[in-house]
Amino acid sequence: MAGVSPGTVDRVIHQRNEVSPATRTRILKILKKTGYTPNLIAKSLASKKKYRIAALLPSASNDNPYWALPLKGVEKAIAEISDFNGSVDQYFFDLNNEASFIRVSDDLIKDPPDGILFPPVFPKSSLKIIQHLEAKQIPYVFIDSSLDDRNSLSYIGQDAMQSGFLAAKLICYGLRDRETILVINLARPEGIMHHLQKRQKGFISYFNTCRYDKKVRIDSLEIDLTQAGEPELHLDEYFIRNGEVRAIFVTSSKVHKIARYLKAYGKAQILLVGYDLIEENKVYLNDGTIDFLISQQPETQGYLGIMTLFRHLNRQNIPGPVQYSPIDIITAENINYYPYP
Amino acid sequence: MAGVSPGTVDRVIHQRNEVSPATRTRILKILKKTGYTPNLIAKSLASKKKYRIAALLPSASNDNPYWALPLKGVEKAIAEISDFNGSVDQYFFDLNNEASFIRVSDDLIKDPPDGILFPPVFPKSSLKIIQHLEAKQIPYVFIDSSLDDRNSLSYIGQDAMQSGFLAAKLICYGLRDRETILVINLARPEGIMHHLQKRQKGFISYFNTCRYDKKVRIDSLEIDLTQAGEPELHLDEYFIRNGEVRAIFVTSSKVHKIARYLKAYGKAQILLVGYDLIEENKVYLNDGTIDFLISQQPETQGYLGIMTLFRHLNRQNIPGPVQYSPIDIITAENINYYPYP
DNA sequence: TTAATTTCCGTGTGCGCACACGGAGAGAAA
DNA sequence: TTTCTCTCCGTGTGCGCACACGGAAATTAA
Repeated sequence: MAGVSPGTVDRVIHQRNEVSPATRTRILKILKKTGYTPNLIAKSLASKKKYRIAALLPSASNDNPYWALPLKGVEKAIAEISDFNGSVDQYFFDLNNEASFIRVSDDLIKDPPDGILFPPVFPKSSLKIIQHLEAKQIPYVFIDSSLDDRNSLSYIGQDAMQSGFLAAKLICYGLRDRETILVINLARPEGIMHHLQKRQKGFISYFNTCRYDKKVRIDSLEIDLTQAGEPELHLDEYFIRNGEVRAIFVTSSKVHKIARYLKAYGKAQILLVGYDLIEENKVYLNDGTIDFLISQQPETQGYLGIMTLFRHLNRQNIPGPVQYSPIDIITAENINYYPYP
Repeated sequence: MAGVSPGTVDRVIHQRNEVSPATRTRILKILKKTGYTPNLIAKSLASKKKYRIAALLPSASNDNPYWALPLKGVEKAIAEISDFNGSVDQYFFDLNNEASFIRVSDDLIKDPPDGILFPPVFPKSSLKIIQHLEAKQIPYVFIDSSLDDRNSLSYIGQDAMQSGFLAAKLICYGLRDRETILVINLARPEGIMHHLQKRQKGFISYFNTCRYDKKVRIDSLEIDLTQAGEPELHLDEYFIRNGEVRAIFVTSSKVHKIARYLKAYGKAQILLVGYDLIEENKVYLNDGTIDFLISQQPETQGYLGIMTLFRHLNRQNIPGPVQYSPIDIITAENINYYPYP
């Protein structure tokens, strides 16, 4: 159509600058008009480029089963890109042990991949890797939480503030006038708390908007679950000192620890809202102890993380620097239809 | 390795019986020993087998913009399978005109595709096509609604009963004692109402479960929007005759028609729950007139419908005869994160 | 003016497979 | 013996793309 050979068109497509501006624009115009899209099949057949992506994730322990979910999505992506000369190396670290993160990430840097997906749960150590990566021009994608002012290819995760905001809406919707809400932070002593703090901040901010039309009291509690006897100690003390509580908001997936307490002590009628669709929480959602779970499609996050990197390496368009996951509202009535598909 | 040409090996692999038993077994043995697996990429590049799928959908009119959403998913699937020798012919009919469905489906049968995706909104006429399809062994997938006792390859859509059940939970959760709920059915005079009836049935059934602990009154209203002056006529009459209403449940995506009325007549404080994330509804969700929308990822439905057929044609595993979509709960606080991705 | 570059472009090959065509050899029919 | 048919097999081409090579024309250097 442009009166040139396939080779020239190829040069335009791959931006190898050996084409005169005139023919280049002519070809580009035709490409646009005809809506040309490369045949990925033939592309990967002909190409001998093999892209290696690294996934650096917390291992899913009994202590924190959540991370099994993003891993599922990563594995789905692996199955999909392996036909297209793509591969994924998996690295795991201990979420309660920054040293393990450093060790594993050092390993990773020794054999640099073409791209890397990881949650910057340890900001300091993460910044160190990022320096290496940026020096070597290796693209990286954040999952779960983000680091501001960093040139990540993309961040894939939830809008933490807004999820807290939504939690407040759900609780207030079922509230009467002059009742008490308790916010519980199940913090680890060290590590990134930024994410959970954002959730709490979003929660509190709801009560400063016009959507809120009732009078409430909001208490808050910080409980370190690594201490013996927790969360019973703190909760017992709180309930003794204070009056009736109508609703509890837990800022993390460990809400099942609170649910267990409430059920054991006959306080299951208290509204309970927490995070994430892990097995422990499902049980308490189904028996009514937990009323709402906020979920964020972790499988899709893992999947999209790998796919975003792979598409970028293959010079395909990627969605943008921020890919917010949905803030799914899960109840006993719709839990059977998640995750999907 | 077997001392024969690639062509002969090819004949063995494809079981074209033009090979002597001796060399055949020799080749088979080598194939097994070396663990040969065909390169799927090269396979589909070289293959000239083209699978043609038909998508028979209601056209998205001003009257019913919902069907633009599944269409988006279909188009995404088209982009994906077009690299693998797959194509999709799109056929559209008028949701308010069974004759148009018959006309278009007759057209379709004249040039039979290798598989077909359609919503059986007109049961009688659908059965007729199905007879043709089954006679010709053409697989078909139901989307949106289903027909019982039919050998569809798969049904992709929501559990309608359960979605109504969930709507009841959401409404009751915000309800006080001794209040009134109004259920509105915006039925077309003819056509399939089965789906909407299931939603209503699920809604009602909630009040027979132990989860319901308040006393309510439930009224219901059938309004035919094709009649002049509706829904004002019926609603005016209802509100004059009856006392305070606390919540309204609309069983379809036309909930925005009710929202418009409520807002215009100063009744926006009434809890309003309806279906589907169409533009008209988004407006009223954002301004607070609608409190909850129940959504069903229609884009994903369209996408999965095509992909299910395509995978089946390519002898890949498909999920099963029923693929329930999630029952998404959408509020003003999380609407910005749907659809995803 | 001639030689040396540089710019721009056409051609050819191969990725792993599917499939058409045709040919050698063996056996059957004339 | 000659001709025909049938079995079994090799060869060639193309799918859509990436990429190397080299060549003609335009430009610069000598």
